[in-house]
Amino acid sequence: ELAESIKEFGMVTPIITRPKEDGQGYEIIAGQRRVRASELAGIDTVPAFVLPLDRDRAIITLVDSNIQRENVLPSERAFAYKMKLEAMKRQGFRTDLTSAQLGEKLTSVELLARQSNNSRTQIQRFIRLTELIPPILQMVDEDKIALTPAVELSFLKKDEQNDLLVTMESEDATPSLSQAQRMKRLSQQGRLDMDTIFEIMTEEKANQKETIKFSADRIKKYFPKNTTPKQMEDYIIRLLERELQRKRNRDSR
DNA sequence: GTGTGAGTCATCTCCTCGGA
DNA sequence: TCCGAGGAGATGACTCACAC
Repeated sequence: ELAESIKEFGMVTPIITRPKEDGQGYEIIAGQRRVRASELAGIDTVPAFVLPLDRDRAIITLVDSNIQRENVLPSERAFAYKMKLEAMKRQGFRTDLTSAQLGEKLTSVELLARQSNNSRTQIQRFIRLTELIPPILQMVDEDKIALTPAVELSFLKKDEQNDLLVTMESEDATPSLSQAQRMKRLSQQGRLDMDTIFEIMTEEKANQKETIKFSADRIKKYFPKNTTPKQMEDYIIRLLERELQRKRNRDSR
């Protein structure tokens, strides 16, 4: 599609390059897909800006270019934010100058947040994803695990994540936020092992618990007026326990 | 003491399910 | 079909620890 569009209208936005460090040709910083599409369209020259960017500036430009795409996977976003933040820190980014018009001083994360239309916290959450082992990160990309539980899982040690992966595969289940939070706490206390993971992952989730309901009309004749549903439930349980005890006594004779 | 990054917690929103 | 309840997940504010 891109190739067809370039064939018809030409390259609208110039690509961005920088001279290679060995002096042999140019390195594309932004526009790899457009260059590839031009090749497919049979175009052998494309408009380009050649900018004297150092390595960190090149990383920042590259990330900015990639993150503009639609449908960026969470893992791509995570590593992009991480790379860009590290490059900004290495550069000693002049946040005071960049934000001068706003009359405030921003940290690198805050500046990155402004530039990416995400909050500082969101940026940090995405970066946490880079601590996940690849198969679990892939599950985040595939929407099998939501971002928030995934962030909690990123605090597990690598071997704990591997144990969790085995359990997820064998039980065909993924952790909910509360399960992920519990595993994180246990991990921090050094109490998370394969058995605990299995126990947590195989427990019934609150919305999966079976409940028994019947109409109050059906049983209210057995109770005094003004008895609340809770009192009815408690009374029924007491009766059942008493009956069970009687049965045990009979059986033991 | 200050700046920065990381983690925690409370609140809000969205979604699903069951009942009317 | 609508509405309310409950749960899961997302989000922002706040707090704390650490480096300088």
